[in-house]
Amino acid sequence: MTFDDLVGGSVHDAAPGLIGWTLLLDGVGGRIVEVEAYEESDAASHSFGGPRGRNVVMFGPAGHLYVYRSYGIHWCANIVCGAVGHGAAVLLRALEPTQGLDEMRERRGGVSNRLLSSGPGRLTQALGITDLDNGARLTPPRFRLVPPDREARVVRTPRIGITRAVEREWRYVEAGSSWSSRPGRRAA
DNA sequence: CAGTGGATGCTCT
DNA sequence: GAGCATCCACTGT
Repeated sequence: MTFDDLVGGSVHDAAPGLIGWTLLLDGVGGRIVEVEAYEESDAASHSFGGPRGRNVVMFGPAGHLYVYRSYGIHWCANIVCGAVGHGAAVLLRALEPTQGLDEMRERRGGVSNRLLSSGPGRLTQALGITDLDNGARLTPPRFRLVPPDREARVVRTPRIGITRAVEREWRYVEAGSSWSSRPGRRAA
C-alpha cells in the first residue's frame, strides 16, 4: 500500500491505516500513533456545509496538508484524503518521536519527551508546521512518509474536544501506545 | 490523580 | 458576541 493509495481512498480507511506510518519534516518527526477522521457529512468537521474560507484545502487533492489555527494559539495539521471535492481529512493528534528529538525539544521549550508531540498543537510546534504549510504537498524533499515496519494494532474511540457528532467513533490510536495525547486513560 | 480557568485569533451568527 | 478539532499552570484531593 503506497501513501498515495492510502490517502486517496476513503478517509475511514485512511485514518486507521495511517497509524504506524512515520512522518518527517526536514528529517524531524516520528511514528503516527493517534489520528481522527473528519468528512463533509460530519457536523464536527470544518468541511461541513461545503468549501468556504479556511476549509477549501480539504476539498482539494489528497496527500496535501490542511493547517488551521486552534483556540487562537496553536496550529493543527490534517492530511487531506479522498477524491477532489469530498472535503475529508485526517487530523494528526500524536506522534511517537523517533528522529530529531533535540530539535523538537528546542522548539517545544525543553518539555519532557512524553510531551514533545503528544497532542495536535504540540505535534505541529515540534515539527515547525504553521499556516505557511497549509496546502503543501506531503512529498520529498521536505516531507517524507515511511510505511510501518510492523503491523500496528489500532483501537477506535470517540473524538476529543468536539461538541457535535460526538457519537461517531472516528478517533484511532495505536493500542497500548504511551505516546498518545491521553495515555493511561480510556482506550489509549 | 482530577478539575478549573486563562491565553488568544479566526469563523460564524 | 459566541464558540471553538488546545495547552499549560494552578488548585485540591
